[in-house]
Amino acid sequence: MRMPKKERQRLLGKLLKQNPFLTDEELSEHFTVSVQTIRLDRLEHGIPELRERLKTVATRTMKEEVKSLHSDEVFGDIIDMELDERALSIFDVTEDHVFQRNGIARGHHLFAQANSLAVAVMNDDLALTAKSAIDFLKPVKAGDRVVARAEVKKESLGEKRTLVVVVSTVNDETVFTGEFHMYRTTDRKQGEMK
Amino acid sequence: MRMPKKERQRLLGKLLKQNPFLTDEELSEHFTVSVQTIRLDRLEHGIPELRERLKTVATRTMKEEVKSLHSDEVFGDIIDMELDERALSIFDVTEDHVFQRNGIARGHHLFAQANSLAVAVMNDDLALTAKSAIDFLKPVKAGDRVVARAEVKKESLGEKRTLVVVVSTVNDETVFTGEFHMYRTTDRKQGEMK
DNA sequence: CTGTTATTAGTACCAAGTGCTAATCCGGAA
DNA sequence: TTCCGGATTAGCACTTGGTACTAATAACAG
Repeated sequence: MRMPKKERQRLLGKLLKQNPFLTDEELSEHFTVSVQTIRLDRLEHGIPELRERLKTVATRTMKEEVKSLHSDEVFGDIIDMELDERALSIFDVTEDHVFQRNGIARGHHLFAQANSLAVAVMNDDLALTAKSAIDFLKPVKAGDRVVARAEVKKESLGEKRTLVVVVSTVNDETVFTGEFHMYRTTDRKQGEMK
Repeated sequence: MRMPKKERQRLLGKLLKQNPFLTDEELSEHFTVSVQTIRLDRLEHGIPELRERLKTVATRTMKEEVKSLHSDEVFGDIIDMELDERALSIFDVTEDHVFQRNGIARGHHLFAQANSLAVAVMNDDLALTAKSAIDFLKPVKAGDRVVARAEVKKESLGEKRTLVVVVSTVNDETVFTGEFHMYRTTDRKQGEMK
């Protein structure tokens, strides 16, 4: 016996997790056992066949593609918005957004939500963030629903600058605040928005 | 004839791009033609069979998964690091990171790179960002390589606070600066890191 | 030496195809 | 009308990567 059965099956599972593209035949060569043995191993461990494995991997892709398109363009879902006045978005924190070690959301996700909202609330096709000061007041955990409220301040900061203040809360507790100095470009001369 | 050949083939391509999981048989029902006709259509347009389509989609996933694991845990690749002293990371800006309308990188990506680096450079398992002030000095475009340099400042901000200053450049021009007030948790009493 | 477990072999069958040949259908030109 | 050609359909053999099942053999433990 080239290797104890248990060991082989453990490695088999690990191998297929890394690389789901291997056929039973390739696996049988890798472990120098017969194809039938591999089949029995898969059977015992409920590991599906190649084609099923590919199907689930491919499905995952298709889903994430849709998700990432949305969550990239505006990070967090905008619920309500009055241009140049105020806006509100929610962002559900999942396992993907937190540090594995302590389950606390990475700061840049909260920033991304607030920043996206600040960009969106500006009544300007090409608003950019110029400067920002932010505070992380309380740690946010997976499962939390973060509500961000952006308010456009009217006091002037100069010709093309606008101040947007964002306050993010979880269950009415403030977890994050940010001031965003937005730069309006408004050069609509060179073409309407697309 | 239920539909001109050309039209059907155009739709076929479009359909399969959206949903690569359809078999020839399902397609033949959808267009109310025979399976053979679908096969001929695929042949003429060089559209591979179901199993090949899934394989390529799945491949794409696996690649991106590797990428996103890295780029999420630490946004940008860390090139050099001296714990508690300084660190350096690079981040290549792609089409995915910019506003479609003007090709300028969204602020939160630059923030994410700097923030991740600030977290990483702290010699602490559980460092968190408490507060930050940042400046976006010059727009960053797709194709730019952003180099972020983080430096841990030694002056005390209080018991558990540390200041990290990050400067990001593109071709030696500063595009972003940020001050990060990091919170050290260091409660290693409750167990070693995993 | 015998029983049990592990492994291998072999067969029939399936899904979703490819590749090829042959038969039909259908519309327009001679 | 009749004939031609492209489009469509049918049919068959073969391929991959399996499942499901049975049977034989090997390996080892008591």
